Amino acid sequence: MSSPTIYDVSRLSGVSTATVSRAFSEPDRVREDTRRKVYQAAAVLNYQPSAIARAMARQRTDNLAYIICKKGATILDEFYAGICEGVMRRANSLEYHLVVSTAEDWQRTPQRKQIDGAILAGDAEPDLISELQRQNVRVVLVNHVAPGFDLPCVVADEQDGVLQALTHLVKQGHRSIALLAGRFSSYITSERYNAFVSAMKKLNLSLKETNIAMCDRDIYSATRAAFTLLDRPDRPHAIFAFNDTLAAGVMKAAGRLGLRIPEDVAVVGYDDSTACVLLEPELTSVHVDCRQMGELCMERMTALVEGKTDIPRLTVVPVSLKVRNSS
Amino acid sequence: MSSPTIYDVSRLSGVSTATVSRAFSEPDRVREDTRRKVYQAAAVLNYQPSAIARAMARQRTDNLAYIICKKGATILDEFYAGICEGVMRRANSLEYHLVVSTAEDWQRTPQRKQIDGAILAGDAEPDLISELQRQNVRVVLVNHVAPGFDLPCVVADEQDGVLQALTHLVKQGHRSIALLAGRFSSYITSERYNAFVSAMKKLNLSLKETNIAMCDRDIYSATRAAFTLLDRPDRPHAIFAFNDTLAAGVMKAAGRLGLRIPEDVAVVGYDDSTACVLLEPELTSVHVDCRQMGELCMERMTALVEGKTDIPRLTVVPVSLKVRNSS
DNA sequence: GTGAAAGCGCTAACAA
DNA sequence: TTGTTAGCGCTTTCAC
Repeated sequence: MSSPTIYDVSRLSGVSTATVSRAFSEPDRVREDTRRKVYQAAAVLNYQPSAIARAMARQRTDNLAYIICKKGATILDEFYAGICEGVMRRANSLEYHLVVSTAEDWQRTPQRKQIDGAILAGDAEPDLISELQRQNVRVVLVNHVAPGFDLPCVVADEQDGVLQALTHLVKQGHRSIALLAGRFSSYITSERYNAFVSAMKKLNLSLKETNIAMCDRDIYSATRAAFTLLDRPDRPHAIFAFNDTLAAGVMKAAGRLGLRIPEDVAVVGYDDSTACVLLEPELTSVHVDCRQMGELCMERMTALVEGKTDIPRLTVVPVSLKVRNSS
Repeated sequence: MSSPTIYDVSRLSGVSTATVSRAFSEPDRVREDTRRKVYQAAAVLNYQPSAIARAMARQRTDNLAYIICKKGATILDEFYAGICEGVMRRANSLEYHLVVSTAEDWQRTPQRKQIDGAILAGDAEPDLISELQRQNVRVVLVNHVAPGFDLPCVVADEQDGVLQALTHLVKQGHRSIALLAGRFSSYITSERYNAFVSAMKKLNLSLKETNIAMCDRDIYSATRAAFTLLDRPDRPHAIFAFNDTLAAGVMKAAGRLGLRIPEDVAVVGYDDSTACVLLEPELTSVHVDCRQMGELCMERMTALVEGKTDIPRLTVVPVSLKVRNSS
């Protein structure tokens, strides 16, 4: 009841196993009629080459891993799922299989994995990276950069995203702009925060201490924080939130204070998640093409696998502001 | 520059390859001190067993696939991502690797895949199923049942979910309840629709033709459809939507018509997605524990792999209504 | 263009 | 408890 092998096909078609092998992996190297004989025999036997045996012989698995390096809550949140989708589509069209895992789970098993490369999403720990490198696995980082490692990294243009958001708010006549920052991965948090500070400077806006609030990543925490931002006479005219969930929290707080959006306070979010258009008013947000980020990861990965040497170390994906009714 | 093999460890530690193999896969079967010798040699050489060679010898890959059978738009939407997460966590803790793919991509490559089993999420086509079965791959279905196949299926209790939603609305005093149905997978669409009809009957509510609306899965289509439901003198007092996105559409339509929620019209959604608490008012929704569904899939899968025979054919996961401010 | 044969790195009888 | 050895199913030189 086990599957037919290359030997069965070889026997039935009357050619050697080498030829059968070639017929499947390098069709051009066998004569037309021989190839047909082989395919026919294969069809009769319902033969399909075994990927494991192939991997064994070629010392190459055609498997890649997408490892989510992110603690807490939902593993596959919308953003990482988007990147994953980009990676997966591109990987599949290049005949790779994609193994998905979390950093924790990945490190629990010491066994050498059947993969040629790994794409690490988020806060990749140095240990994981060097471990993978020791195993000869190519590594690409996304939404993170690892100082001290010479690896291809794919990130979104945080600087420009924040700048676009603030520029837009200024154009709408706002000068008193507040920040609602959340605790995300270290890279994103610091990157986005710095981007905010420098964008404010660039736009000649003064940044009041009281116009900066911190919160956790859930909406309740965001609502509370936004409340303290908005419940005062000198409240800001606009709030830039670190992501859309936090922005929704701002909208809630505003609603409870009887403030209209965008008339009394404008709100801008980040990520352009699916929630943006569900909210009322619909949320202005910085759109990040996470699918493209995933695809670019695969571009870098294939370059690595093919042994190319002039691979960009840092790839910055452009972002764009999606203006809606909240600003 | 290639990795050390079991032979290297065998030589350095002075024991046979068989013992090295045992030391790693059945530690109990080698004497304490022998084992230590082996581990030490392995550490020196930085040896890790090759998963491919192992798979080759054992005729078993320890890889499973999660295949998303769903056309269009986002592949990894929140619901399927949730199931995926459950599957992944459980799979990883059982030392399996999880390959994620879509049905289309999967079928594009004829090569026999390196997997022991596949979990098909959504509308699995009969072709795919029989193809996998021919390859000796165990199959489990989730959020779908395939008539004509004798396979373990894991689904949510659609009947009860809808019944709970309607019972709740009736308790709130509503008797004129409308349905906003979307076009989802064939299984979900028909299941949820039938559940609605039978729940209405059970609750002795009359189902007016004009109180049923159909729409696509995007919010704009939902808003339009909800508008026709609500923009008439005999408008329903409550609307049950097929999922949360559609429910958000209802909320938008109500807002434009100046109707208050829940005073003028109550709204209930389905899935209890993250959007529910972002909306204002927060959305009452039927909570489906998709992570648990994923974990149950893995339960069935391991039973299959272990050759158990008394595996439940259908597993129905209980659901619960999360009551919030929209009803 | 095709074939013979030596691996690829591990596991699992079977023997000791 | 440990060792010997024959595979697992394919690829890939190297001949012809």
